[in-house]
Amino acid sequence: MTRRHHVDETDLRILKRLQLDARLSNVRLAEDVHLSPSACLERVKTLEKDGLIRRYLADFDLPKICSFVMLMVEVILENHREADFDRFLAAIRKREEVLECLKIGGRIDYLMRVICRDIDHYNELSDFMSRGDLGVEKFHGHVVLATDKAFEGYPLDLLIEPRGQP
Amino acid sequence: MTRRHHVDETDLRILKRLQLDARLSNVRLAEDVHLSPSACLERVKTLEKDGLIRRYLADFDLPKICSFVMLMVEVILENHREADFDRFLAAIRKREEVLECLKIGGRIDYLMRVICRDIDHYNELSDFMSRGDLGVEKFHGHVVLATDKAFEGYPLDLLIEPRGQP
DNA sequence: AATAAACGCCGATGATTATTCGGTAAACGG
DNA sequence: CCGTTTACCGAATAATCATCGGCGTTTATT
Repeated sequence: MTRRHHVDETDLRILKRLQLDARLSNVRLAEDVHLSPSACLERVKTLEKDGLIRRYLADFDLPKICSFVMLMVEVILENHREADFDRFLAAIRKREEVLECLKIGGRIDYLMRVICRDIDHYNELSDFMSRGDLGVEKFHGHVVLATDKAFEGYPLDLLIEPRGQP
Repeated sequence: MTRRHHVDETDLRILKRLQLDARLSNVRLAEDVHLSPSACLERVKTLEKDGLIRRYLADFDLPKICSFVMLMVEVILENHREADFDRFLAAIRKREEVLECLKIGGRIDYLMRVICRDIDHYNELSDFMSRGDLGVEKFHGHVVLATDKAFEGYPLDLLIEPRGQP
């Protein structure tokens, strides 16, 4: 099982705060979670070392930086042996256009988020997907027309708070 | 159009670097992009002010923090008038379980990433989706079994580099 | 119950960093 | 050609980081 690290109330406050602003200075973070800077820093480092905090990343408004086309691509493989999944994933991991790849339960196998410069670029990726050695039976790309709600962090309160009745 | 800010080579280096590690100190960032700390800081602040950098967020290994169920939910609305979209979006924006909502081209209208504590919790959200006043014709949730490739930043080089032939 | 070990915290410290402030040089525009 | 803008640098100060020893509480052990 995962979860060797027990997340207490203070850890949770730290996580929630860093999820809102990862560049917060340790001093202000410490204030917000009611700890001394040294104690706070120690906790953050532990959270990082134990891998609960994986990394800190900058969130871009990509349309302001460059033009692109984003797609959600459903993938169905020809066969479902372990080797078939591995082969597909190994290939997909090398393509930077594939931002993420989710294994899905249901009639499709994978759902991928893909980003390309333009339709020509996607067409090229599309050809790649069709190559026989990938084991893809069929795939279907949905163009993302708009992001009507963007990811802004996990609702930790909602996920954790109601933990059993004492 | 968006893009009033012209992103030059140096800006691009800054963005790429911050995308890898948002908590990088300004001094080290300046070294990496071959600028003085003051010049570098000024550029970063401009990038933030112009909104190219939206925010800095901590990336969690959520399974190490709590248990949950993630789903991708396809949504089809009954009608496609502007008011129908607005009504639906207003409702789902209030639900913290909906991490993001993408407007999709094709036979479905929206694709939502949803996170719940457990199946009971999703069942409850499911009931919410079925309420008549949301205008949802039908929806279909796919459980996310695994994240085989996780988002780790945009491939800026791939998106920007080949900009026209001089 | 007593002791020991471990834990988490605090506050003080020197080292590091952030941020501001002139000042300079190149690019731009009339 | 000259004033304006832009982007940069380097130095100085204010703020922060990050380490350390020490303290009190909890936990485990005997």
